[in-house]
Amino acid sequence: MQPARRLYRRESEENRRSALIAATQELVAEGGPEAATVRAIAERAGVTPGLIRHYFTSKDELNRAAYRTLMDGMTAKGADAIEGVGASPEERLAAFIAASLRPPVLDAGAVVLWAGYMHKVRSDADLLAVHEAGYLAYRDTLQRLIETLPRDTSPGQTRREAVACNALIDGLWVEGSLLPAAFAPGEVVTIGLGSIGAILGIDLLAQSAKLPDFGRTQT
Amino acid sequence: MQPARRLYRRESEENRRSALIAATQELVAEGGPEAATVRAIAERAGVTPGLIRHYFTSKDELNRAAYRTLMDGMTAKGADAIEGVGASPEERLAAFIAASLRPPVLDAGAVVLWAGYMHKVRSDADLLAVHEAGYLAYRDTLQRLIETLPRDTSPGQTRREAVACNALIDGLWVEGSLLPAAFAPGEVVTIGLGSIGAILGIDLLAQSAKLPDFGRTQT
DNA sequence: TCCGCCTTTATACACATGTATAACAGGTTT
DNA sequence: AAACCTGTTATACATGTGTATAAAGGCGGA
Repeated sequence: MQPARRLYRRESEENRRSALIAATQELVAEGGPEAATVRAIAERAGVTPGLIRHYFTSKDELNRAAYRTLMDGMTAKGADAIEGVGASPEERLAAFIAASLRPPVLDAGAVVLWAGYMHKVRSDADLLAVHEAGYLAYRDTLQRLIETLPRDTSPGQTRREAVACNALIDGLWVEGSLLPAAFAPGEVVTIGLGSIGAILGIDLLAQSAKLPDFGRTQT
Repeated sequence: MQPARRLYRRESEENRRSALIAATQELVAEGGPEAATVRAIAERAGVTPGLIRHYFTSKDELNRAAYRTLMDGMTAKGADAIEGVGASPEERLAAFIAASLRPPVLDAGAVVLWAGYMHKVRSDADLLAVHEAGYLAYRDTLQRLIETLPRDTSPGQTRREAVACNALIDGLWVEGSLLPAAFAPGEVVTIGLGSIGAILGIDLLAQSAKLPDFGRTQT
């Protein structure tokens, strides 16, 4: 008697694509790009390897989709955080920054996933475009928040400030995620708000005290 | 007639190890970790694949050595930059920062190399230790430079400032390397000095004008 | 109820990868 | 000059990889 052929259910194209993308992201986050083999992805997604090439013309295309999904999700989570917060520009900016420096955005898996794809940016022009679009989207959101602050600014100032703040958040995000033991709980958020406030010449730490969930992960 | 056995010269252990490490770094920088196969590394280093396992017990160990060499080199280049600079603490700090945000440190290959290894940090405890040591070494150098500034500081202040400045430099280093076209020549250095000066409450841009080679890559 | 489409599985293939082991030869010692 | 050590090459092997192609079965329409 032969081993029975595997039973299956037909799923919508969207379900299958997102399941494959999620499986890819999980595997890259856990073990790096080398762990995300066609067979491992298929197993994680509960399908057989062949199906991947039914929905994606190649494994590279699946990787691009996974990276794009990651980048979009990061800025979306930050944008979500300013919803429902008081109308004060300072408060909204503080909420945006804090959200980027706290779980689930501050997460070792996310950093590793991001880093895992970064090297492909050089060899894959499409992926570079994805990266650039994601980076600029995040920075633009930041710059728009900065422009709403009640300050006098010189030409090009907010652009430079947005670049600096973005870089600061990125750096804190990486090290805070990778070396959580090197920081006290909530310290990454405090440092981020304090130093960005210094760059912009406002007191963000005072503003953040008003945020509803700010005390959650604090010491 | 058989193809003749390949001629070779015996080399010192140090030469061979460093050649293999350099070849590994180059390949990872060019095509990511997946491009750094045993055979490719050997070819680049001008030896045959078997020799790798004569000097390194496994390919993973070679990768660890390559990552350690990278991290050490980065802080060393920054430290070199403050040699021979005027004794003013502000000048020395500005020189250190500028060196980290200019080639050869600001380099897409270096970022990709760094990112390529970062994902291994989660699965390889030894590599995590290498990462942490490298990160703290750089940050400590920064903190020591900050402490020499003539200011009144509160307890823990310089630590938080060092974390923030380190993160800012990291973030600028990544984006400046990966998207050089998104910035004007020298803009990354200017933004770095300006915003770090704001964090520390000093004017680093004025100081940097005194640096001998500052105008080199400026607009 | 039965037919047919198309999602999904199964199998095969060519090639790359890391590792192990044995044979060879450069260079030093005697 | 001859013996020896060991750095170095060469070969083999088991396994894993992405991809191609054919077969099968779920599920909707007639």
